Amino acid sequence: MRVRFAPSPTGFLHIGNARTALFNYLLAAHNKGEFILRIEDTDRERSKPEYIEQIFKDLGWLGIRWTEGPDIGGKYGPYLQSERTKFYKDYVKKLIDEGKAYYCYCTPEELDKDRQEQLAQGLTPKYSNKCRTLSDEEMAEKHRAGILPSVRFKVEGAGELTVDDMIRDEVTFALEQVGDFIIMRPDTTPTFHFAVAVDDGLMGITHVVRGEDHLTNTPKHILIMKACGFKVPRYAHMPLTMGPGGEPLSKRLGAMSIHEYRKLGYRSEALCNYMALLGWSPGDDRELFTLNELKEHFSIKRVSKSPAVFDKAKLDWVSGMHIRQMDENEFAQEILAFALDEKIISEEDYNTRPEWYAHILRIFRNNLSCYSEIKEKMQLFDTTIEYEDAELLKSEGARSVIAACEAILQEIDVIDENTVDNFLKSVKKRSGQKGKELFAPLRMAFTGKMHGPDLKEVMIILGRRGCLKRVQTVLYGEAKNGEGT
RNA sequence: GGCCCCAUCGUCUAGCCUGGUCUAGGACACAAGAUUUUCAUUCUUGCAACACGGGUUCAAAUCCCGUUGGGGUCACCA
Repeated sequence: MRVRFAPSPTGFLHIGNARTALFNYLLAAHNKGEFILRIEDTDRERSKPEYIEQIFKDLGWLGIRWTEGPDIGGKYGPYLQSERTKFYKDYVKKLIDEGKAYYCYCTPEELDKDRQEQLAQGLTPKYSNKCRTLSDEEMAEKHRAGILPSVRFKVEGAGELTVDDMIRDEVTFALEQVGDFIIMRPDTTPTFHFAVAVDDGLMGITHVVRGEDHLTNTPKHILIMKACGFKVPRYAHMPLTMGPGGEPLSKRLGAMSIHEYRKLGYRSEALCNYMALLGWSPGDDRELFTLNELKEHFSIKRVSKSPAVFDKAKLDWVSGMHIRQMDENEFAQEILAFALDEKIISEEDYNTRPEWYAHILRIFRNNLSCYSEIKEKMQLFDTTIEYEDAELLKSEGARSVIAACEAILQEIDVIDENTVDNFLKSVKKRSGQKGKELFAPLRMAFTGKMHGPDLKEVMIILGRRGCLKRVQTVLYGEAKNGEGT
């Protein structure tokens, strides 16, 4: 089995693209086949080298590995379409020689005019095939007039063509509705349809997995492949990914680039897991998978036919689960690396007290869906904090808790993992408050928020002085001299 | 508009091929409760769907036809 992912480098990889890559990869990996990366850069205007680089990086980050590609070569190279012009020219020549293709001298303006007229009459736009029958004389004349020809593929026969799709079974198209189409531009670059067909043929691709948007193009590809004498691969057209309203993906969510998700601190495995769930299910109730588990369980037969709506809430849940289920040390390492990389914690600050920072990072593990969320959460340890609900601090019960807290903090030497419990007990006893009545004011005074990480951990990290400072800020509007940090 | 694809809770989906076991299962989200002396996690419960209309059949979410709705595609873009 030989499978390929063939992006065009005209932009960054987003969820839609990446999901196609992933499904191809999973299909290959599950069947111990080859996964080939080919770059379709025939659109010289829009293709950019930096996008190619980014595709390598993003795919690599996701854990998708190719065995042949532009960067590592392979037996069927080159893997950049822009470097394969010789093949295209050879096959175009062959087709022309065999009478399966012909030169077309129609100009884009002419074509466009025809199309508009057909549209106006309510007809399906289709090329008139008028250059099919040009005599040598006529061609020579056009040539003299300086018109460079494109090359059209001759679509013959009025029959039907059936695509055997692995996801949709048999899909039949009437041949008469596809007009002769261009396979090579006047500048001798191939069009997408031609390049795809020739490359898939030449590279020995056995299974083509791509978006449903290509389903109606497939007859063209099959026609070309047959004309060139290639073995036609099996096809699988995956359902497209839609935006929240069912509209095509917009840049806001799903079309956000893979790179952006990486910057936000999503784990690649979580992203793959979620993308796989968009249109595929294992058949049982399982939803959480590592990449290896996906490879093991994946089946193209279990890909659904209908479009899937991208749901960020579910992505966040999957991602959060991956974070919670990973090894503790691995988590500590990853999140620290992220915080440092993204400068959420500066190198200097970190070096002054690495353990303190490690401790902070650790306590957020249970309420993270991606690492970048720590940036906001860490504000809780800034020198000054804002109170989400200052009113809460004003009730009589809350005042007594805070007052008791200050008094006790003055009496004790230290707050650490051994002493927090006793401290809390004392506050409880002296203030007469318990449960929520006790913790809510404390939480508000120490963190300024209603929700957050475990309060004991927060107090330990703040330390006795930090706690005292925050309590006094609530009590007197500011910390007493000499007691702040 | 022609052609093609699709149609189960708000969302992702299981079930459909091989009708009965489906008063339609799971998950996210949402709501309530339990655990947590707080928060989060976790657990339990609840809410919520077979688009519509015709057939076929003893029996249809499952098969057939139509309608409606959504998507795709009709380029010298991929």
